[in-house]
Amino acid sequence: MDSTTTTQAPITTIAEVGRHEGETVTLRGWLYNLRESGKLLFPIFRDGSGLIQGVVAKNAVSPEIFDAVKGLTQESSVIVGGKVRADKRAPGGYELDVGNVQVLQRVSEADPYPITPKEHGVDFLMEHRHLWLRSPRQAAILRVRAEIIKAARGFFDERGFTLTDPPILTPAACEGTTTLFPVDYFEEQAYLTQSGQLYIEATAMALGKVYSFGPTFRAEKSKTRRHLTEFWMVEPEVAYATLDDLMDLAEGLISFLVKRCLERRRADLEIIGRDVSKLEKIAPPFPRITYDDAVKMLQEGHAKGAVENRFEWGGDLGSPDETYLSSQFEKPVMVHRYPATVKAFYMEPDPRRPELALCVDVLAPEGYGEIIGGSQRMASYDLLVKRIREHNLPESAFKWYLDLRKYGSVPHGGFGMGIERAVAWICGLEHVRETIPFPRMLHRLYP
RNA sequence: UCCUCAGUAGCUCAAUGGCAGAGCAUCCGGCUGUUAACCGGAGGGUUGUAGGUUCGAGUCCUACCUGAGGAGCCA
Repeated sequence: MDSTTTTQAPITTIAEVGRHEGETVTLRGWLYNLRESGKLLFPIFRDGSGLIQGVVAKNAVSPEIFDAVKGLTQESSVIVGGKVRADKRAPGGYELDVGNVQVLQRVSEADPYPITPKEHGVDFLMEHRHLWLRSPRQAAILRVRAEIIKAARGFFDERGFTLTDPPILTPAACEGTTTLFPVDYFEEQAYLTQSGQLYIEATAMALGKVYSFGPTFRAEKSKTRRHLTEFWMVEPEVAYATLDDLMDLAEGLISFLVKRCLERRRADLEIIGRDVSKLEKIAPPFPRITYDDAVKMLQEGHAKGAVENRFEWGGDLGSPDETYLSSQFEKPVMVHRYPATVKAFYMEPDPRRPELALCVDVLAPEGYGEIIGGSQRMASYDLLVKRIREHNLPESAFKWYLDLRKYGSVPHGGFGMGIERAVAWICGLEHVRETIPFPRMLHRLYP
């Protein structure tokens, strides 16, 4: 017998235990909790796929087995053999009549597992993030995150997009240096990327339809439930795309992600406590409003007392403004054509009203705010040079970027979707810190 | 960077300026269907740090440290 089995019984997982009703199986995992009632023990096991309660009756097992379970400590690693039995009292529908237990490593009671099945504060949990991940809710969130990432990649792969990875180390600031993490690159100043967009504009000119999926770094001292200093973005970029094409693409992507999660991760959404009826409404078409419309809505909201400050045309939408706008719809709302002055230098002006940029922000419902930001990119060489100078950006660093407008420039555009914000919305979480295994935030670099 | 709030047992929290406590966790004992099990008992404290006011400070004052929520900025 090797070290990973204790019986001849087939190894299975808690998630698949239903296929083995009435059979004896082997489960490999950890002790989640233990309840005792004299000569009856109720150990709850977890194995990463779910939870199952075991039953150990003193008169049904050897004294060695009974005593091994009786004193067992939380999160001790165990290999358990037992018979699967359907039971209406069990939350998962099945229980395990334990016949055999092998303890791989017993957690010392002198230094017990710190996270008990009781309440804990955020700071304590974040300090123990490496262990917090073992709790059923956190594991469920990570499974939803993985599903969203898989679905996003599948969405683009099946539509003829090519994955092109932009660099993470970049030579110069794209949009100003204040938000970048500096890195020493062989005694030269480099920065961690804050967006792969400029680079995938180049790959889009080579391959037509491309996307990137990777980490992004922002050194902003933001301290809110929507911000991480290190987060993941999926960014499509499409040659010959117009703003309307981009809105169609964003709408299709978001709808697909939600549908996939409802199809494949419904049980996890229920563990998390998500009201899935709100997600079931997410399907095209999404409402599309102009920035002008948004300003009107915000001013009406202010008149009704629902928005604190009166919003004036020309400013960027603040977080409370986005929350109000998104709360007016049951689906994500796409706000397009902002004033060019509040947006990035590379956005294409609206030919009918050059003071506007051909851009779109997608605001998730239920107050989640912006999850996508995108635009049609500036195609004219001369105008782009003018904008770079107006923004006091180092022209030499953008020489390669300007080349894209010199050699066969075409209308094109793309957008970026923040994975963590999308996960937070789909899971209905209070804070993005739970959407990534090890969040990096202003005051959090450990563990 | 600014605004607000909070730091008391391993954890979650009480304590009118007057003896520093409870639940959970840990240890000991009890219980054959428990569901954050329950019942009885035990151990566990430099009240974030440094000053100050006071007969007396966990409590009031000042500074600092740490964290949380929000603003700005963004995805």
